[in-house]
Amino acid sequence: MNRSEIKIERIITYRRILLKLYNDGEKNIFSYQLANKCQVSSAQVRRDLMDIGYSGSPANGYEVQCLIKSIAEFIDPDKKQGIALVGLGNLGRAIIDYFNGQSLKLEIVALFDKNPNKINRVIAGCHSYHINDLKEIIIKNNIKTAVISVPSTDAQQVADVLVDGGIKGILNYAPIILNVPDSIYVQNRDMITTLEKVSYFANYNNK
Amino acid sequence: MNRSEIKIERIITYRRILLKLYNDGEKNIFSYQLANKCQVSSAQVRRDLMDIGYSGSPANGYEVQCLIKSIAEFIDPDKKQGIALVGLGNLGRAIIDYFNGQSLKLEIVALFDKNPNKINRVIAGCHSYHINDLKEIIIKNNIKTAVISVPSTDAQQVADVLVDGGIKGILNYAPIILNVPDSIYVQNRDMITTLEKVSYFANYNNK
DNA sequence: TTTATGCTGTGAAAATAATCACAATGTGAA
DNA sequence: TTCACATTGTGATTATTTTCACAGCATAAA
Repeated sequence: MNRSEIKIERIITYRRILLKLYNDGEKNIFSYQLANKCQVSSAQVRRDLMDIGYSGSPANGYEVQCLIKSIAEFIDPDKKQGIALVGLGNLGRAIIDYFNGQSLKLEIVALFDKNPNKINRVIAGCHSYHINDLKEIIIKNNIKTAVISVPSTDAQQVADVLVDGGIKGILNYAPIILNVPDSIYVQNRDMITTLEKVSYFANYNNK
Repeated sequence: MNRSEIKIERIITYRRILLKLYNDGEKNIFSYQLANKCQVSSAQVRRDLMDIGYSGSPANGYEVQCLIKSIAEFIDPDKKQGIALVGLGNLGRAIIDYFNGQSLKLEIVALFDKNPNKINRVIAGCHSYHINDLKEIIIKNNIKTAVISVPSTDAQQVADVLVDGGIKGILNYAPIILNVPDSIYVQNRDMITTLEKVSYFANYNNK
């Protein structure tokens, strides 16, 4: 079974769309309909769903509720998992607001900053700590995933502590490439690179 | 010449690293060194640089300054280009702060929101307008790239206006798939999907 | 000079990802 | 029942991306 990044990301997207359909009361959906909503080909949808081991019927397509369940079995962790977020600037606050409450099994549960004015507070139901307590708290809470939303000058140092505390996955918004062991999964989401890329294609696609 | 998204993104990343090296006074770099810093293979670096038409020397590798210039010729627009940002919540402010001043040819120059308290202000040197003026202003300023950082309920409507105003590239942070013409380049950067993916690989890579 | 060294540039091969295309299926109309 | 139809599941194919591997080259040391 193939679990490439790109496929996993598509499957997660299918679920988001399916949850919306489910809330709208949709019971069934065909591959080409889901494909349209996700902007991929219908063959791609069928192939991806085949890979997660879910089967539809030629007459009725896929059952929305069952499919959501199959995707959850394929993607979700067994238990609820806490996520740590480091850096309580505008970006950090935005991420908490966007994310919490949106995922069934995942929740940002611990916040960190180095600014004394930002610690020992509760933001969107989450407690904030000084970054010196990072290692202790992520170990105590068995946190395996973290978000870095600190300035790039501090990002490597934060990553080092996260790795030391046993983190296995990092979502990095700082515009640097983190130096971490190969066993750690890092997703970079540097806004500068992204916006330069969008601008490039905005221009290039029109010669 | 191949201009796939993934290659363009790598090339933009090379430049970021090279600019840092240049500021540190580095004159030359070998493919394997740049590869290390970007976490790709050295063959990949050589192939990418071949594709943009830059040549190094076997003895001295690549000249940092020249390479930066070659990448700029390959990637950058001829003239400076303004970018519009729609949605002045925490995320929008974070993007302005992260981005402006970091790119030579690109700058966020116009901000939009629907909240009257947020319009007619200057944030990090940028003026903010009511979203009703969006079309007029992006046409007047020949803006081709936009960032959507509004709640998902408003995102499609914003996209429609952007498209109507002649935008060619959209960086979308709202967790929905925008419905826009094929000719518009859209980059989705939904934080929910991203964090679910990071969590998945954090767990999966460790069985 | 000559030689040894360690790169680059790149054709060829391998690996990965997406699409094609169609047999099999199940439904509803006749 | 039977038939026409639209869709699934998937082997085969095609396209794309990455890596391999090495000839050719520039330099420095002998």
